Amino acid sequence: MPRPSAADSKGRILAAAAKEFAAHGYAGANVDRIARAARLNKAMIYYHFASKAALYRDILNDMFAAVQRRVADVAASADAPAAKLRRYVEAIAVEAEARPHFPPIWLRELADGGRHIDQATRRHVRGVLAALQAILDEGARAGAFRRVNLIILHGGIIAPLMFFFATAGVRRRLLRGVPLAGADLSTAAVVAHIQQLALAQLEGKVA
Amino acid sequence: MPRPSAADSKGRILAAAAKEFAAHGYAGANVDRIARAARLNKAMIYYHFASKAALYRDILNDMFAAVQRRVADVAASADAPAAKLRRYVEAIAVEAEARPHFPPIWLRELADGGRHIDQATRRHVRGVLAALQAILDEGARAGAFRRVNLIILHGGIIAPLMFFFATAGVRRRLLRGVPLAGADLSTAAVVAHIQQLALAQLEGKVA
DNA sequence: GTCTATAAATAGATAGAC
DNA sequence: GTCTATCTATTTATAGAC
Repeated sequence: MPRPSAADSKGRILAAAAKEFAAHGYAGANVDRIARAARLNKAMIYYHFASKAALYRDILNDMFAAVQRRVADVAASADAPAAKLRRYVEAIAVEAEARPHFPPIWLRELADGGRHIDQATRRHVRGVLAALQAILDEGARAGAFRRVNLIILHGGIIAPLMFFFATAGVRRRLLRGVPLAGADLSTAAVVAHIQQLALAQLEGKVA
Repeated sequence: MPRPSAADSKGRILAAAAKEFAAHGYAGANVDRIARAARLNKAMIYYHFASKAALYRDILNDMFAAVQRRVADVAASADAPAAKLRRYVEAIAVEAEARPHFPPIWLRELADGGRHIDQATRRHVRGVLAALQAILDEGARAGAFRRVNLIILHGGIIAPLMFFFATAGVRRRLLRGVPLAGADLSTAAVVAHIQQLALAQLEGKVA
C-alpha cells in the first residue's frame, strides 16, 4: 500500500478520494471533484487507477488491511484476555480516528450489502473477526470468559463505535439545543463504555 | 401520509422508491428504475413529486414519523419504566422489520450528515429522543434508573439494531463458512440482548 | 507524469398528446 | 392520470499533445 505523501500524485488522489467517498458515497462521488481536491485533473486519476470502482476498492481494502493488522497484533500479544478485549475495541477506535473516512464509508458499504468488497478485502474482514474469536477462545479456555455469539458481541462493539464517529455531523445538525444530548461526548468515554459493556457480557455480569 | 395501496400510483412509487434508495442511496438511486419497478414511467414520478429530492424527503419523513408515533405511545403508556425501556427498543425493531428500507436508508443518511433531513423530519427525530428521555426521567424519579448520557444509551440501542437489520446482506456475503458467525441470529434474540444491555446500564449493573 | 479537449453514456426533468 | 419522446446537464472515461 503506497502510503500517501504530500508529493506524489497517487497519494494525493487516494486521500482526496477517501474524503469524497466518505462524504458522498460511491455513486455520489465525483471523479472531477476528487481530481480538483488532489490539485490534479481527471486524466491523472485514470492514469493511476483503472476506474472509479477500482479506486474505491483500493480505499476499502486499505481501510480493512489497517484494522486487521492492528487487531491481529492485539490477538497475538501476551496480554490477558480481558486486556486484549479492551485493546481490540481501542484498536478499532484508533483506526477510525486516524482515518475519518473509515466510519462513513463502512456504514455506506454495509447499506450497499458489501457490493464493492473484493476478495482481498473480504479476507481482511474475516481476519478481524478471527482475531476477536481467538481472544474469546483464549478467554474461555482460561475460564475468564463465557461463550457468547461472536456476531452479537462484535455488533455491540463495531456498531456503536462506527455510529459515534460517523454521526458527529448529524448530532451537530439535529440535536442543537437538545439538553443532555452529549455535545460533550469524548472518544475516550465512548470507548471505555463499549469496553465495559463487552466485558460485562463476557464475564457474565449481564445475560 | 397517504399510505401505499396496490392500486394508486403514488403509493406504488413510494414503495418502489424506498427500495431503490435503500439499495443504492440517494445519489445512486435511478428515477427510471423506480418508475419501472412501480410499473409506471418517469413522467408519473414528476407528476406526483416535485423532484427526486422531494420524493426522498417524503420517504425519510414517513420513516421517522412512524417511529416517533410508536415510541411516543410507549412513553405515554402506564407501564413501569423498565417495561417502557424494553418496549422502546422493541418499537424501533418492529418498525425496522416492517419497513426493510429503514435501516439502510438511515445508515446512509447518517453518513451523509443528515443532509436531506428537513424540518418536519428533524422534529420527529428529536421526538424519538424526547420519548427516551421521558422514560429515563421517569425511571430516575422513581429511583429505578440512575442518570446516564442520553446519546450513549441511545447509540447503544439504535446502532446495534440498525446494524443487525442492515447487515443481513453483508453477513451472508462475507461470512459464509465462518463458524459461530451467527447465521442463526433471530430478531428476538438480538432485541432481547439489546434490552438487557440497556437495562443493565440504567440499573447500575454495569458502569 | 501531466495536461486539454472531447467522446459516449447516463440520468434528471419537461413538453405535449391522449 | 398516464404515456412517448426529448431536452439538457452531468459525468465516466479516453485520445492525444507536451
